[in-house]
Order: sequence, then C-alpha cells, then structure tokens
Amino acid sequence: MNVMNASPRRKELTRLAAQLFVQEGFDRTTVRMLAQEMGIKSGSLFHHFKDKQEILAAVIEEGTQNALGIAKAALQSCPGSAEARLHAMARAHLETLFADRNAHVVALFEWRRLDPAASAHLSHLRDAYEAMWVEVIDDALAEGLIHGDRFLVSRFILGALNWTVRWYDPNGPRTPDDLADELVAMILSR
Amino acid sequence: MNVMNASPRRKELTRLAAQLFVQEGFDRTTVRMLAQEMGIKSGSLFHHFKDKQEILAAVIEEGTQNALGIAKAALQSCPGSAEARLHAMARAHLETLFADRNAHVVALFEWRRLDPAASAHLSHLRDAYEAMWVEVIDDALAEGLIHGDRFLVSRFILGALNWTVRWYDPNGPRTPDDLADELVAMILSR
DNA sequence: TAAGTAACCAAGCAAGCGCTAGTGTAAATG
DNA sequence: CATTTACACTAGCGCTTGCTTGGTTACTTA
Repeated sequence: MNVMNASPRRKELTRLAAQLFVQEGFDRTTVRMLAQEMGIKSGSLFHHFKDKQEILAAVIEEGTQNALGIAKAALQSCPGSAEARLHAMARAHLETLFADRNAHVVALFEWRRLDPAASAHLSHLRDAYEAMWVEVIDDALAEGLIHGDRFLVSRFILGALNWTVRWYDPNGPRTPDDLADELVAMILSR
Repeated sequence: MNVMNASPRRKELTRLAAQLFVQEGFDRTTVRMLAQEMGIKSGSLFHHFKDKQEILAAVIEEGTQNALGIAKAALQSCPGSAEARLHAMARAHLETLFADRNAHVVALFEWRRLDPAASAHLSHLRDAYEAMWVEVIDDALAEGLIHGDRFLVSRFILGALNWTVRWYDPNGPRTPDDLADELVAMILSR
C-alpha cells in the first residue's frame, strides 16, 4: 500500500473522490462507487489509500493547502492599505472556493466525518488560514474601515463567503470577484 | 401505520430524531439508534413513520413551519420603519434558529437527503420564507438604508445568519439578539 | 362485554457495506 | 538475468443496514 505519498495517480484519484463526495455525500459514497469512477475494482483502491477515511482526509487536506497558498500569495502581492488587503482576502477566498469547489465543499460539510487524528492535524491548517483573516480584519477595524466586534465580524464575513457555495452559479453573469467586491462594499462604513 | 398524522407521540419522536440527526448525521443514524433513543424496538418505528425518509421530512417540515410562523409574527407586531423590520427579521431568524436548533441544522445540512417528492413539497415552504426576507430587504434598499444588489445582499445576510449554527455558543455571553443587532449594524450604510 | 385500534415486540431477510487475502503481471532495478 | 516494486485482479468474509412479517398487549368505544 502506498501510504502518504503524493503520486500523481493518487492526486487524480483524490480529485475524483472529491467529486463523488460532493455528489453523494461521504457516507453514501461506497468504495465500489469510488473504484468504478476511477476505472478500477474496489479491492485495488486500498493499494492507494489505507482506508476510506484516508481518502476523505486527502481531499480536505488538498483543498485547505490550496486555500492557504492562494491567501498568502494574495497578501504578499498586496502590501497596500487595509482596505486593499480586505478586498484581496475576500477575492482569494472565493477564488479558491470555486477553483477547488469540490474539495472545499467536502471540507465545509463533511469535516465531522474525519476521525479524531485526521481532524486534529487538519484543524491546524484551518486555524492558520483563519488567523490570516483575523489579522486583516483587525487592521480594518483599527483604521475605522469597518465597525463591530472583531470576532463577530470575521464570523459573519466567513459565513457569508462560505455560504456562496450553496447558491453561486459560475455560469451566471457574475464573477467571484464581483461577489467579493459587493460583500466588502456592503460592510464598509461610509 | 400512522401516515401523516400529527399525534403527540409522533411529534416527540420527531424531536428525538432531530437530535440524533444532528449528533450523527442522517446517514449514520440507524433506525436501531432512533428506536433505542425513543425507548422502543426498531420494528415499532415503522408504525409511526412509513420509512426513514419520512422521519427526515417530518423533522425539516417542523423546523420550517416554525420559522415561517415566527417571522410572520415578528413582522406583524412591527409595522414600523424598514430598519425596524430588518432588525425584526434578523432577530426572528436567530430566535428560531436556536429555539429549534436541531431541526434547523438538519434542514440546512441534510436537505439533500430528502427524496424528490418531499424536497419539492418543502421547497415551497422555504421559498415562502425567503420571499419575506427579500421583501424586507427591498424596502431597506429603497429607503437607502443599505446598498447593493438585492439578490446578493439577501444571500450574504442569510449566509452569515445560517453559518452562526457552526460557531455560536448559547452559553456564551452573547444573546441571539446581540448577534442580530451586530449584523444589521455591520451592513447599514452610515 | 365484545370489537376495534394504536402501540409495541421478536425474529429475521435480502442487500449492501468496508475491507482482506491471495494471486497475476508488466515495468523498473540490481 | 534475477529480483523487486507498483498496480491491478478475483473472491468473499463478517457485519450492518432498512425494512417486513406475524403476532401480542393495553386501552377505548359501542
């Protein structure tokens, strides 16, 4: 078995798994369904992953790593005002949310299916990501761009952003950047 | 079998089911777990409900009906300004969200497990509820209390509100009304 | 007191589940 | 050329699942 390596094959299988997990939900996705989608038999699946849980962890890990990378890049290429960085974070969030939509939907709605060990490991990644948000929001509060409790404001913003996966249509007239700009405009004190 | 009646027994069973569905998720909740929680054997469960699906539909229906009732009451006892009605709707939303937390969490996160027939029926209820929101938001836009696209604004607000079930601690220092007021304050143009 | 009904139980079926064991085979490696 | 490695296969075990069946009990009503 191919424990914890990052072979291209495994990466492709992870991508397919994410798609199925979104379509059917983790619990309803059987190893036989996963195998069929991957063009192999169910037994062969366990050559690439220790068990079904590990597939879930792989999906979520990939999405979260991507989110972290994109957010870091967004902030680095944008050392400007707090307002610009708020925009940048919102745009980055929606960019990764829809570029890796399947992985993020799984992360958002199937997190509880992780076993404790995987959950603990991935929680650190997620916390690192949220810390970046809180920092940017703190700066925006300090500059008086927005008002309110730092805790509540960040929860409200992330809630509004995450919920977009429930209604946003990528084939519609609006781009993710449009959404980000509208949200930031909505909360800025004018 | 006791099709579609509203016996007190069935209502109590629905409440217990909602709790288990939140704890374990719909798919992981077995009819044996449900029966044990209810103090009966698994076979007896099918005297009250046609199948497992019907239990899910009952849970979601109850939550949505309550939300509709509370929102209507909130608006009726508040014929004042658009700002007051915006406040009232936000407060009503969080009030029902945490008064019937289990039912609403199930409605929000297990909706896709409904079969098409039940989903179609319950969609009407949900649409009626969302229509009330859009109306209030339209008035607020017309009065210049908030700015932006009516569609986006309502989605963002409902997203921020619904996401509270993921982080809000009812035993913490803040009341649901506090949250509602903070959210409305955050989006009002000043 | 007889009939009807709501609520329950014991037992178990058929299907599906995650996962394992053991084997075959082609390509890479010494 | 011999050996290892990567990847796939077949077959099926042991268990759980949602749900059914056939019958019993307790209470209400005629």
